Amino acid sequence: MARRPTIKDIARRAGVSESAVSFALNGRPGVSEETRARIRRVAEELGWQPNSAARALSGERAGVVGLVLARPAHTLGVESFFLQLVSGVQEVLGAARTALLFQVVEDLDAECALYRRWWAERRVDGVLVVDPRTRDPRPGLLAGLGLPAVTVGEARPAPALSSVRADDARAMAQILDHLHGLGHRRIVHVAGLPELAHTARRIASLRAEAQRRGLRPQEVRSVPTDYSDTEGAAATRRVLNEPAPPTALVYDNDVMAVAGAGVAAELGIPVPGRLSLVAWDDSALCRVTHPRLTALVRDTAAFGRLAAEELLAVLGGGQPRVRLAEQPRLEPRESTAPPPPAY
Amino acid sequence: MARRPTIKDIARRAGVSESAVSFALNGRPGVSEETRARIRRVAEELGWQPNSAARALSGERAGVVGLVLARPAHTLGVESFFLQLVSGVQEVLGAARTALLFQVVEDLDAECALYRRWWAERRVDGVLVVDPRTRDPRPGLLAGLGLPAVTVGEARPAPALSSVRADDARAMAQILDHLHGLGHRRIVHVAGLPELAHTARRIASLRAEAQRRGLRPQEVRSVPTDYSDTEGAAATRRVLNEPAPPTALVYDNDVMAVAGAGVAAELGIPVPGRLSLVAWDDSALCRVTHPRLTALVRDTAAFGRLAAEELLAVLGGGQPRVRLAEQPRLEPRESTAPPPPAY
DNA sequence: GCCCCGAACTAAACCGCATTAGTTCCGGCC
DNA sequence: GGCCGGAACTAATGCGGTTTAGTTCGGGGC
Repeated sequence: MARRPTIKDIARRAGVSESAVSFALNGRPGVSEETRARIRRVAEELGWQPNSAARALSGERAGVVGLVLARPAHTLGVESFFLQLVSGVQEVLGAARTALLFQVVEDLDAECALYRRWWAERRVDGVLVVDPRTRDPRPGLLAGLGLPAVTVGEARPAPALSSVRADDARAMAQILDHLHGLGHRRIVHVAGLPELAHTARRIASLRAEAQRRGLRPQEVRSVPTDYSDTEGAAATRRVLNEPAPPTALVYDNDVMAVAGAGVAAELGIPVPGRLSLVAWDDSALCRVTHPRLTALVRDTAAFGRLAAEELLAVLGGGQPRVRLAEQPRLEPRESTAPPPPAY
Repeated sequence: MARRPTIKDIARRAGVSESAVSFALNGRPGVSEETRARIRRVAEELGWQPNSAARALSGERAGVVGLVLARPAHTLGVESFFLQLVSGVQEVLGAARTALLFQVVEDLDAECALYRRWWAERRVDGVLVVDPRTRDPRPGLLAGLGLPAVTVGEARPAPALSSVRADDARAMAQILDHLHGLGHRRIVHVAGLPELAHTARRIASLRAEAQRRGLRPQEVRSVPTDYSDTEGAAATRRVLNEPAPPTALVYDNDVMAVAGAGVAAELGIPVPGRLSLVAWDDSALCRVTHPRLTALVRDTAAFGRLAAEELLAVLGGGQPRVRLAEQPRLEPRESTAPPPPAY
């Protein structure tokens, strides 16, 4: 096991003091250019990297940001959203030599406890808060602790926090444009968890858009689920068995959309002949069903990059602000068509 | 922003020296039981948590382990395997107050570079190595650095490393038992990346099992893919268009299996009437298709727990060893049936 | 020729904890 | 009564950096 070189090794080898090494490698004044170059060369030779603990201890940043995912274990994994987001986050963090502490916990209480612990342990410089809720204890907690944070998907964060989010209202309007334009008048939105802020925004937007078009609440409405394939399928079955079933369904994620397509197949309802389907979020799933699903395509990795950039900006002392993600695009595929004339 | 309490604060408040506090809170001798209790109480009141950087700096563990996922960004996310694994890993790590540094990188070179950096920065105490390959530079590198590691999915790791893995050979035998028992004689295994060690094991096992049953290589064989829905679909289309197409297909992951089911539907080939499908790894996906897919069910979270336990054991000074995951179970659903009599 | 100043560098303190080397005090023993 | 030993505690050191407070030295100004 090789020994890790320290600045002491560099200092000895370059014939200078340890402080000179520190100055040289951090680009501060106090050493001549020749010395700086020499020290740099030696550090390079030795393959030196600053000990992250020592750095963190002497007041610098820890070089770590945290991301907690509070979800029951069994709902994990099928959705493409998270790994995409995380991969975008890391593109930006990696370039800034910042690591990502990632943790999956069972619920919101555990998440809050974890923030407290991370703060007390000085383990992270800041956190990305995902799945913001309508009444969310986290922004207040983080603001109180003074732990820098960026909420991902929140419209009105606590004043002290930055936020990045998508324009869900406009996206929903886009979907309604598409379906209404095709002639659909009875539309059900199979929504995700209603406590989540973005779900609430989508539901509100659906209602507003419907009203704007003179459609009544019994014709166009949202039904809540927990995002799982099971509840997505159950909700689909329920609304399709109503006396005047919808002619179009909008799903809040790809997994439920695929599950819904399965239910339609099982009930013998042709898609898009008698039923149109739209998925919010695209992924391989939407392209492997038959017919392929019309989907709202978002660049989730770009969203992650935006979030990471914003967090780094906050860590660098920037002012908190709200940034909007690039507008998603509706990709029409074979699962949407005009409703049957009979209706 | 509240100030984080340190042992100095505790010492002052409890009227003892800092060392007494350290002794008391770490359960070592040198303080009386009353004093220990008092110090514990004060620490509790103040909400003290050890500063992770200071701990790491004074020779203790950093309390962090790393996990690097080397995959091009676009192949991320649809598979359920990883988040499940990670959630299992964290159940165990969380209990041991150990954090997980998680990073997504583009390729193996970047992964190796990251291990070097983490090692030099003393950022992690150990790492979990996933996606082991047939000729893998990582175990050698890690052994050379002296960075404790557990490979997840490797049969014969470098002698210095621990490993947890599944018994792919027996699982494959199980699948062949099922299909052969139903009467299938022409079977294609749509495999994942051939460089991955577990893919190689599955391919070898398929060949061995076929031979044992007197089936020829042109009847029972593996075709490689990159795990994506695209290649899974392409491979399916290719083999189904052959003069003597297989009557059963075994897919190395759930995403490809669902994509394959889509291709069969598109080609008008009834499942399971003329074609049986098996997915390696179960997930919501396998239950939303029609028919639902027969799948090899593994407890991936348990696999993650096993890996984390083993890594903690290694960090605690345990001997390197190889541990087998619980045997997976084949869950027959509607996608497998006897082949058509004509064949 | 002396003084002052800034550039270039070194010494030392500090971050928060673990740990080793003392120190104090008390009781038991001869 | 003096000595020894152990329990209970304190002081001091180190981990590997950053940073502040010196120190040295050479050159320019008067």
